[in-house]
Amino acid sequence: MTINPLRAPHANSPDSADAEFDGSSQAVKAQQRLRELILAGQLPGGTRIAELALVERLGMSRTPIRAALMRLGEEGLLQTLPGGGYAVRTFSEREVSDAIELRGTLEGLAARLAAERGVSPALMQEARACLDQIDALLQPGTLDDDHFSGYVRLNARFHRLLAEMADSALLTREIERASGLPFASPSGFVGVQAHTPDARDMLVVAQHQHRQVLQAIAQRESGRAEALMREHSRIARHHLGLALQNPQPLVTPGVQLIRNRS
Amino acid sequence: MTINPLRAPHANSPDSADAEFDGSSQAVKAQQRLRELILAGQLPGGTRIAELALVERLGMSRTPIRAALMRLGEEGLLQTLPGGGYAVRTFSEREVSDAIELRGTLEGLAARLAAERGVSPALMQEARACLDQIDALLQPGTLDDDHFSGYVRLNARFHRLLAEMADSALLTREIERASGLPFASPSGFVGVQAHTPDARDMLVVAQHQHRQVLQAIAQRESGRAEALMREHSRIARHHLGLALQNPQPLVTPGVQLIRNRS
DNA sequence: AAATCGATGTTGGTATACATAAAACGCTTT
DNA sequence: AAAGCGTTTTATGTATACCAACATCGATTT
Repeated sequence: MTINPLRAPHANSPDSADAEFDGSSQAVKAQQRLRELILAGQLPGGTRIAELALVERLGMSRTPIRAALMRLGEEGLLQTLPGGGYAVRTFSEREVSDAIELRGTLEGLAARLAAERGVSPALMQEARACLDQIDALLQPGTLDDDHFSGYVRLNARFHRLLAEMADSALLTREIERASGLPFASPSGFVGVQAHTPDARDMLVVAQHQHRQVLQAIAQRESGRAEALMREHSRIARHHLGLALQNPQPLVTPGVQLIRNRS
Repeated sequence: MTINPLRAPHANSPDSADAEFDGSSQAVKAQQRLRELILAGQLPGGTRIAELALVERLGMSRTPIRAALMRLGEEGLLQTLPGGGYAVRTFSEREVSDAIELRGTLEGLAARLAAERGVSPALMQEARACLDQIDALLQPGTLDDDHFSGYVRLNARFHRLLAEMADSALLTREIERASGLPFASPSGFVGVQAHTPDARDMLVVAQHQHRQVLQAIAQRESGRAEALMREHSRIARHHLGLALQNPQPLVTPGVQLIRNRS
């Protein structure tokens, strides 16, 4: 019955200004913060990641950092070095293109399965409501940055709902995985042309495809639903091309990880 | 259950060479052995995995075991429990079916990309040679167990070559991932009807599809190549149905993880 | 019998130590 | 100066001990 001595519940890290409070475990925190560091452009592509450096930087012990590194390795943001350890990964243009194609294929599969199996009215209604909100955003004709970030949020939400429609936890996980690389995600490059005259038009096109997919699923047209989702993903590839042509600022997190073809 | 410690408390010297060939780190060894334990039917589905039990059973410390558990969790063989820890996962029939469908879709994508991008003559030749070997196996008309295991090996090899043809490390990795669940793998259920009169016929059908896919890729018929690979995966689903109808012995590793619908 | 309370065990995390392999460094040689 | 070569240093992988939070289970109490 050793009553624990006066050990404070949390005695370490009195210095670091962790303004962020998160209810998750240390490993998850490390994973999130590390991902942010990478995508924000700290830790440029190719740099080796030393555990001990992160111990200082993140203010936690090696154990959760190790777990985070392992997860980020499987996630694809880090590559394991032959001699052990990890380095920030870089991506060729084709790898990014392939990642988008992969996501499109998986989302196409989800749409097809949803059409074949049918979707609960509640879920379908939720998706329609989501699209209505996007319509509202696109309405005014003018798009400020708030509208764009709103679109990004709603777009991600719609894609998530679509993945759920297949009612397959396996497929949902895999789609999330494929969308993990930031530039492969459905909203990865929408900010690319935020300030061009065509900015709104592309979103209108995408939204049209959203509507059509939902209609195809509702009418149980599985082949059409699949084809539409695949085609839909090519918008991201179009944006990728634009982003790589114009040497513009980092409107998209993680673009600096794409190495120039040379 | 009683666990007997077979080993001296600590024999970490690498010289002893425990008859097991271990080219890798402790964590990888733990992962492999744990996977074998699960697929072999020790550790039935649903049982919670205690780290300390594995410490005794595998003869290593908690650190590599935790890494192995994490990896197997991402691999899908273990599920994380809400309160922490892991349990051996079980799969519904539909989950297995979805996993096969997913693999077929990914392999279809690989075949399509291979057809669109073209394949190096060397790789194509290697694949043809692989199919020739399968043909030779199927020749005699009689199939003993040796022939079957040979088929499994060659079949896995062909599917691996096919994944490589897309020349996309990302896609190759994802296909391997999807084939990780043993019953989702290309050769998962071929042993199901090893001792039925139709045993050989199904392999002949599969082999025909192999040939056609290779031809489609060589002729740059991407749509056909994709459709063929998708259809090819349905053989596995057919076998799954057979395996679940007949209450036969465990010809396939991991079948006991599929829970009866009820 | 139901609810409360405490004993027990497990996990996630911290800290520390150490062995090995790789990398960096300095020194020597050609 | 370039190329070796050996040594030092560093970092990872692993082992081990410990702690706190949490869940489970059983016993006690009401």
